[in-house]
Amino acid sequence: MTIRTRFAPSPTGYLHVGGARTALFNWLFARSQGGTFVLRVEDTDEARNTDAARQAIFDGMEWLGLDWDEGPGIGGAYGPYFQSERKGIYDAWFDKLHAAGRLYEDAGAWRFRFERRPVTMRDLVCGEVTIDYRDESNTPDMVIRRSDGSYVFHFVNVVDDLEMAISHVIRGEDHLMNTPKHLQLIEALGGVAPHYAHIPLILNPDGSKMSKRDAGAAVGDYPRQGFLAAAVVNFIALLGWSSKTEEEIFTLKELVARFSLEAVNRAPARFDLEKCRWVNQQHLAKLSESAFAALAEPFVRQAGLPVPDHFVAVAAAVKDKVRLLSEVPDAAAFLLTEQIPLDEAVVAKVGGAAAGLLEKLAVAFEGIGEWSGHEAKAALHEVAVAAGVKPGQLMFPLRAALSGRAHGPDLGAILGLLGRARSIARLREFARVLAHG
RNA sequence: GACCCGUUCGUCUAUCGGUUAGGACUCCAGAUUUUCAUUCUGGCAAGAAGGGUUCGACUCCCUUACGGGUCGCCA
Repeated sequence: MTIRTRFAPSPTGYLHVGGARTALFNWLFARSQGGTFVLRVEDTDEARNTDAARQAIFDGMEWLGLDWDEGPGIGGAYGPYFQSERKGIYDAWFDKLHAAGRLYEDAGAWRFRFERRPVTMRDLVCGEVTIDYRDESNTPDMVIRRSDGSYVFHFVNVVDDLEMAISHVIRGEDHLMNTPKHLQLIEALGGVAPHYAHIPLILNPDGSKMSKRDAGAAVGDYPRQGFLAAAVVNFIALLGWSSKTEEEIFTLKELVARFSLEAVNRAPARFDLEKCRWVNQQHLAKLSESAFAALAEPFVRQAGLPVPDHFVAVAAAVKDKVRLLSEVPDAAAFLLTEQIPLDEAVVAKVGGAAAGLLEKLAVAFEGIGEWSGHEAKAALHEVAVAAGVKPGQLMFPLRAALSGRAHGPDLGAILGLLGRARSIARLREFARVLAHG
């Protein structure tokens, strides 16, 4: 059997995480089964479609790394892949239904007459589900063609899945109740129904339905917030699916190797941005220093900071301190600019008594033969011993003097990157600030 | 309201009748002869409730509660 899945978004808004995960699961299933992944744009609602939304979908898919084998920009044997260009196909199928006597006109629109009997579907995730179509009040005959002549979702969706030989429809659980309708339509059309898998919805942290405006909802926001595509893909895969092992950090390739519909959950999952950040950090950690630097550079530039020749070393120093790429500018600013803001709380914590020690340290730094972070730390050690204090007592003031803050990279790395002249200058400036209050 | 799906630590989850119910995020406490958002160790924390079935139930069945979904000339 040839596996063919599809992602069929409508271009009426940005790509949101729910849609992205639906796309991901379809993509993963196709890739893991050696099948074909189709992208089809369901743009039948002219009033709500926008070019920007269509582009956002393409951009989002591309960013996530979900490439399609057939669809816009690629083509394929089952096109066109925009529903707005398939009217002739729909007309033909409509005529067939009409000839079969399954349609009737209602106020200018055309309705499909359901067979009034129980309809059972076998869902790959939800199992067997039966809806009783004898209850007409709950299942009114549906409009498939509007009075303006355009076709509605149920009809075009079903026709296209048939026309495009889709074997597996993986979609959100909000479509579960639509499936019996589609099954009836397919039967009337004389087609063979695809397999269905309805995946649970993604909810907000408070359990409400996730929708636009909710934090984390728009895929397009992730890149500029400093997330890696690999991390976002990894995280949303974990919403409603698990590897059944204790591992949870996966690349797209690893997900393909492990994915199965059987392992998809039935209960909706809540979106936890905190864990998404952690997943991002895990993926950041796996990056090489140069790759990390290349990804961080745009953020640094956007923050108005200079990018020196030794930027890779600067980025490397803060690499394991950040969860998001967008945190790099703040974390590395003191290594990139001459003017460093002093955190008043840190100044207060260091206290004026340290000023003398810092001056001694500055003198010791001047006496170092060949400057290096290692040598500078050794000098610090000597100054501390000579003064009768523990090295640790001197390290915090030094860190404060060099970076203006309490937290940051290893002191040796900072000293090496800053160089002798700047290190000494900051030491003396900080000592002056301490002395004057 | 009717119909459908669901319910394990606060969150994401493992468990497919017999486990001290495991892991991860968050949080807390230690450790890494400075710090740390890194790393390591440890800790807090769960089977919605009530009935069955069974020698035995988180696991199977029923009821209730709660959550979500659907009932459009939106998709």
